Amino acid sequence: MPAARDVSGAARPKRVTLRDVAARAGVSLSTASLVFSGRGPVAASTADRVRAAAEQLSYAGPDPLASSLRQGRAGTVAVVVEGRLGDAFADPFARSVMDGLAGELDAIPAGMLLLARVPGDDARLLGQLAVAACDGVVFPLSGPRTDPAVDLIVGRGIPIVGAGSPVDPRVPQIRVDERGASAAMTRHLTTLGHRNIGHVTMPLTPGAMTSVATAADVADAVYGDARGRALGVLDVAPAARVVQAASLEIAAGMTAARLLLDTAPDARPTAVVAQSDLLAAGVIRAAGELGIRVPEDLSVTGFDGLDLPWLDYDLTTVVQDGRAKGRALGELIARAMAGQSVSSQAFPTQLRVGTTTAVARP
Amino acid sequence: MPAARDVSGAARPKRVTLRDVAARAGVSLSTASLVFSGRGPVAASTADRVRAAAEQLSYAGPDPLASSLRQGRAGTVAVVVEGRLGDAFADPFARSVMDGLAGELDAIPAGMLLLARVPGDDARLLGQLAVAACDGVVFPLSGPRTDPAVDLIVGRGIPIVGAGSPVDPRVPQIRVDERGASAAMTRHLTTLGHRNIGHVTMPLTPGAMTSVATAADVADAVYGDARGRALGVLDVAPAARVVQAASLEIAAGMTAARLLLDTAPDARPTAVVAQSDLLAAGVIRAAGELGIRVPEDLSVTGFDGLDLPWLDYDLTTVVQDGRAKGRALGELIARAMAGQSVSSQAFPTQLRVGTTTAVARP
DNA sequence: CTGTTAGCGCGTTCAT
DNA sequence: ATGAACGCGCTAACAG
Repeated sequence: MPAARDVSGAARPKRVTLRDVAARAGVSLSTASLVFSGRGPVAASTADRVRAAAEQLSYAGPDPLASSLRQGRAGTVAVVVEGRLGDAFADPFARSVMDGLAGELDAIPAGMLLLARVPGDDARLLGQLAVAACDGVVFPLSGPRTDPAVDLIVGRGIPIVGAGSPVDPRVPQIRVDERGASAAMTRHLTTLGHRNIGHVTMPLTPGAMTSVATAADVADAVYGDARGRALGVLDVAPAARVVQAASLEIAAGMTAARLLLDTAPDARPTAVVAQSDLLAAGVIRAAGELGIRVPEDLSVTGFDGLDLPWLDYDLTTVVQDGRAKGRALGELIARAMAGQSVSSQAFPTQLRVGTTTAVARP
Repeated sequence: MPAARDVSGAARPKRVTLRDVAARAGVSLSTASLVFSGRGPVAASTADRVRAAAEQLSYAGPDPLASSLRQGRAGTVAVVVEGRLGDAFADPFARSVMDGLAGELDAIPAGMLLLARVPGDDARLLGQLAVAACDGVVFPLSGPRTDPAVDLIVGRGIPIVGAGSPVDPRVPQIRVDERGASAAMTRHLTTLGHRNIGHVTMPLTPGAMTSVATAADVADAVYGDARGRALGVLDVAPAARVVQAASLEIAAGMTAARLLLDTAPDARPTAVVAQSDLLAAGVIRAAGELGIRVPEDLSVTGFDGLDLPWLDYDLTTVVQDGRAKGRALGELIARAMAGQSVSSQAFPTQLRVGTTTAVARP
C-alpha cells in the first residue's frame, strides 16, 4: 500500500492537474505546459484542443506554487513597513512612496507582500521573513538604522534595498540627504534673523513619547531619518530646543509644540522646524490655540512637500517626490533581483519657501 | 548525460539544501526536516548536530516555496484594494479596516499579498489573481458589485470573503446596512425640520467626475456602498438633490458641495448628507468659503465616525468600528480557509449626533 | 526516536 | 512540433 491517496481516493475530489488536461487533450504534459505559458511553438489546433480540455475539466491554469518552485522564483517582493498597517499608511508621504513602488513592482511583474514591523515585536517580523516566499525585500520607509532582519534575508540569498535604512553595506539605498536638507532649512530661518529656534522631531525610537530630547538622544536615535534631520538643525542652530513627537500625526505635533510654545513670550522660539509637514500642521494649530500668529510671531517649517488643502497656509518645506522615490526603489530591487549589481543612489530634495516663514521680529 | 546541472556544476555556486545539511550531520533527510519544523520528536543531541551542520553550510532554513508546494498551502492571503495604493489608503476608515485585517492574518498565520485594482485596468488584477500564490482572497473595501474576479478565484478553488462586495452567493460578507443607516441619518435631519436636503455621494462608478446624479445613476451605481447610502437618503428624502464626488478626498467633497451650495440662498439645501466623514469635511469647508455657517445655516453629516482632530466640529455621523470590521473579515477568511462553512454576517453601525446638525431655520 | 519511500505539480532538457 | 524522462526542495506516511 504505497500512497495514502489511494485510501482517500474515493472520498476526496481529486484535484485536476496539468497532466489530466494533457491526457484529456491527447497530448503530452510538456505540450500542455507550453500552451499555458505561451513560451514554445505549438500548433494552433493542438493549443485549442488543450484549452478545450482545460475548460471541460474546469482547470484554472498552472498551480502558482508548483510553477514557482520549478522556476525558482516566488514572483513576490516583500515590503516592510514600520508600525501597524494603519499607522504606516497614515503619513501621506509614505503612501505616495508605496504607490510609486507598487507601480514598479507591477511592471516586473511581482506581487507585493506587505509585512509590518509591529513595535515591540521584532520577532514576528523575523519569523515572517524567514518563511515568506519572496524574491526580494524592500524597506521603503525609514526604519531602524540597524536591523537583525538583514542578516536573515542575506542568509537566504535574497536582495534587499532600502530608503536610508537599514544601514548596511549589503543594502543599496535610495538616499536622501536628510541632514543637509534640514540644515539648509534651518539656515533659511537664521537668514531671516531667527535666533531662538525650536525643533519637533519624528519619533527617534520605537514607542517614543512626547519629550524633550538631548543631543545624546538625537545621536542615539534608532530611526535614521529623524536623526539626520535633527542633526541638520543642530548643525546650524546648536542651541535649538528639541522636542520629540510621539507619532507622525497632527495631534502629536500639537502636543510636542506646546512643550515649545507654552512659555513666557520672550523665552519662546520665534521659529519651529518640524520634521514632517503633518507635524508642522500640528505646530501651526497649537500656535493658533495659544494665540500665536503664523508667520508674524512664529515661523514654522515642514518636510516632505505634501499637498495639504485644508491647511490655511502654504507651508515652507523640503519637497521630495514620494512617488518618484517609490519608483526608484522599485527599479533598484528589480535590477538587484535580475542579478545586476546595484549601488546606492542619491535622491534629490528641494527647499520650497511658502507663507509660514517670515523675518524674525526684533 | 542526464541532468544539466552536471554541466554547470563547476560554474554555479550550487545552492545548499536540506539534503546537504542532513548529509553533513549524518542524519536522514526527514530527521533534518523535523528539526526545522519542530513537528516531530527528535533527540536533542541530534537536533544540535543538524543545527550545527546548517550553520556551517550557512543554510538559512527550508525553502518556503518547496515547503508550500509540499504542504499545499501558500501561507498567503490576497487582499484586493480599489484604486491605486496611495488612493486606497487615503481614507482613514479604509486604513483601520486594513489594520484589523492585518492583525487577524498575522494570527493565522498568513502573509498579506496586496493587490490593487487600478481603475480602467481590470485585466491586470485578473492576471495577478490568476498567478498569485494564495490560500484565500479578501475584498475588504467596497468594490464593484459584480466582479469577474470571483469566477476566476472560485475556479481555482480558493475561498473569498468581502465587505459588501462583490455581491455573489459564493462570497460570504461582513455586511453593513448602508441603506438603513443612511436612511436613519436622513430621518434625523427631517426630524430637525429640514426639507431641502442635499446629498454628496462617494464615486458611484470607477473614474467618476463631480456631477449631479439622477435616481437612475444611483440605481446603476457600480459601487455597492455608495449606492446603498444614496438609496437610503432617497428613501427618506426622495427630492434630495444628489451630487457625486470624484474621489474620497476632502477636495472632492468641496467641489461637490459647491454644486449644491453655490446657489440662491432660498433654493439652497439646509442640510447635506455626505457619504463619508472626509467628504463632509469638504462640505463644511466649502460652506465656510461661501460664508454659510455650520450648523446655523447648514447641517452637515458624515459617515464612518473618523477621528478628525483638525476639524473644528464634532461631526454628526454614522459610526462603524473599522478595526473590528477588519478583524471580522480576517476571522471569516480564516474559517473559510480551514474548510469550515461560513456565511455572511451583519456588522453594526451607530448614529452619533455631534455639533454639525441643528434644527432648520424657518 | 530515526531512516526509507513516495510523491506535491510543474518546467525543461533531450531525442524524435 | 511533440513526447519521455527527470528533478526543483521539501514533507507525510510509514517501517524499523
